[in-house]
Amino acid sequence: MATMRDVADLAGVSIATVSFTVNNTKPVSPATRARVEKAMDDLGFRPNEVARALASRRSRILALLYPALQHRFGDTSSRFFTSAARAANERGYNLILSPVSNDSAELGELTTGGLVAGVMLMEVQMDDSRVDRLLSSRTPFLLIGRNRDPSALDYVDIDFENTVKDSLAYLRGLGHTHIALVTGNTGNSEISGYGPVVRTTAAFAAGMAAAGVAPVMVSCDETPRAGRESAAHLLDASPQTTAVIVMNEHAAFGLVSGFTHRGIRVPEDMSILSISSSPDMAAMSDPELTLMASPGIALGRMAVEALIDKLEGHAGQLAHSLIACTYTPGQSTAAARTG
Amino acid sequence: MATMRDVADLAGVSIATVSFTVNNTKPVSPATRARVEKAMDDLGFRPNEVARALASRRSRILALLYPALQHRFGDTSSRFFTSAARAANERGYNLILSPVSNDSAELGELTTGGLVAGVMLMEVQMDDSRVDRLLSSRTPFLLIGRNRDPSALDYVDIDFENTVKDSLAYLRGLGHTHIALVTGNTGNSEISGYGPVVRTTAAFAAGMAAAGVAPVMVSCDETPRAGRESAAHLLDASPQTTAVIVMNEHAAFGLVSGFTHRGIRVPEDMSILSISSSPDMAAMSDPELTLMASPGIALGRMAVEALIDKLEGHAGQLAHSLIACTYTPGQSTAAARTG
DNA sequence: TTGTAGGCGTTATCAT
DNA sequence: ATGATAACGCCTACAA
Repeated sequence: MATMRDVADLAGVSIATVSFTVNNTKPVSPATRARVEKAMDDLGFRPNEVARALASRRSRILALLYPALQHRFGDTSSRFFTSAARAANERGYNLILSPVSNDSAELGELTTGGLVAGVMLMEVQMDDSRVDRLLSSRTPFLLIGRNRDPSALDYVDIDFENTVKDSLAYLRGLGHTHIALVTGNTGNSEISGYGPVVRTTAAFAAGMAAAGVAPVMVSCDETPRAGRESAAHLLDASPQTTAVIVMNEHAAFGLVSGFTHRGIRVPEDMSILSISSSPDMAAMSDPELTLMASPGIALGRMAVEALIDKLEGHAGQLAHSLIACTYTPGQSTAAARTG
Repeated sequence: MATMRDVADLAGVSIATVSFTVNNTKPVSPATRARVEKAMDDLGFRPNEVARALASRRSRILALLYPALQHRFGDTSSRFFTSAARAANERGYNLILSPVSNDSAELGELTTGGLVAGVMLMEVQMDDSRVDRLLSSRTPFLLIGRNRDPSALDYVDIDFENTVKDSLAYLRGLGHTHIALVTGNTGNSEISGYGPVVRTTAAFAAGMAAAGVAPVMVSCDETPRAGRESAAHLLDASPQTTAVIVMNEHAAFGLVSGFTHRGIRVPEDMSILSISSSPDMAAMSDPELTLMASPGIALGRMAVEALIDKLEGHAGQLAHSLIACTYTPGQSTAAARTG
């Protein structure tokens, strides 16, 4: 309830001086600074964020834009959310959660209202009209993910290329040669435009080609049932397979049970490596899934740090951050059977 | 970029008239209203939310307060988040995500900044100091959950009492008599103060007493491993048990595998009913868990609706909303074996 | 180093 | 039904 006016009066200085000491925006003598600060906590003064935003034409609010139709989020996303919110708070910012439909209509209301200082866009598609809208809205923004050509944009993303490379190296180290890849459909059929799948399949194909083995790739819905069907399909179509990399949290469970029901033991007969999933998820499987854990927490923090740096000017250059998934031991991989 | 000033000039009216037509706050003749509205979309005018909030002393921002230490959220929570955000948007509000530590220090910064119009508090404890802080901060708020005596407060919560009642009725309908309850620890040991567990165990004990059967209750960590151990414990300590109600998503998986590893088939020999969990989670088990699904989406919407109603005056009375979990078929329950 | 004063873009009160 | 015009609480040249 106390305003700068009150603080100024109590400290016997001008309202401007209070502003200067609060924001360190101009030098203030130690003596008056002390008086002002005393007055402030005598009154329990807190600067009014709204007035501050109006006067400075810059709010301290960040918006996290996610697809409106999406009603559930995996561990990775929810970790990203909370990590981003926390990082924002630490820098004195607030994070608002904004569902936006893909037609990107609501984008205008957000970026024009003057409420939001900067925006983070989740689930970026390879060709994403929302990016164009943001560009022309002049609102500072950052991508969580990459569109087809993000070279001139700020982004943070999972390093799918290196994650696949690491995964292949790990499995080959166990003696596996015939490795399959199972990915997810992207709900909206636009599978050809979903970055994570595009980049992962490309990296996988390249990695297999380098070893002179034909790449076996399957995609299925994000359900355990679909995973079970994929297991059956793999056994029939590519019986020489001894290991599978799966980027599809929910289907991973189905793979395990699908193989098991067919008499294929995991991991003795078949190794399964779940990539871009979370420890909690992996722990729920029996046997526990060996995992390349997606860096949700790190990404959340990096995203807001980079965006705030940009907003405040100490940006330097574009943010182009890629973080690979990290190996996390489990019970679903083992050495390939010899012979 | 266009302001009310610009709109007023273009329409040839005063700035006040523009405000009146935008907010329907005073009668405006159809003629001028038309001119103003044309001017508005000729200019692509959007009222500045920040200025609006400052002048009216009321922002359109809601804060969702959740425990800062919590880094992962289950399906239920994330559904609650997104549902709340969407409902807020539909009413023209924004939702900010605010991690607050239990010592409730950051609460002041939020409620005093003038940025937030109202607050929703998650994970309410039976005795929760944050509630007292909110009370004395004079910020309108609503509880997600209930403290020990919420009669004078606004809240929405899961109806644990009826959920347990429905669960017992369902299992008894299948012929089960010796039913056990497995709950979770609340991480922070304060189990005696965690509302959901307190209310569920109380309802369970009462329901069993009514049937003249001694209640068997176990609590364990929220991990599959702990669930496996609980299964073993139950078999040893209460061998007559034929069904278990589990309110512990992660442990539920362990229960299934724990029983299975001991040669007890699910559901033929042992029925398992997971309560206050989500369909996605239940579907990941093999066999799929029979479920009492927690109403995350409904709660999220009701919470913000009630809070906004309160903020805008059309509140009527205190919000005291309880929603029971809804039965969702699965493969983990079956008729009790006779003999 | 500190003070003065004119906004920032609305809302809301009084007039007309 | 419409128009002036103070607030709202703070920021920021510009002065002193």
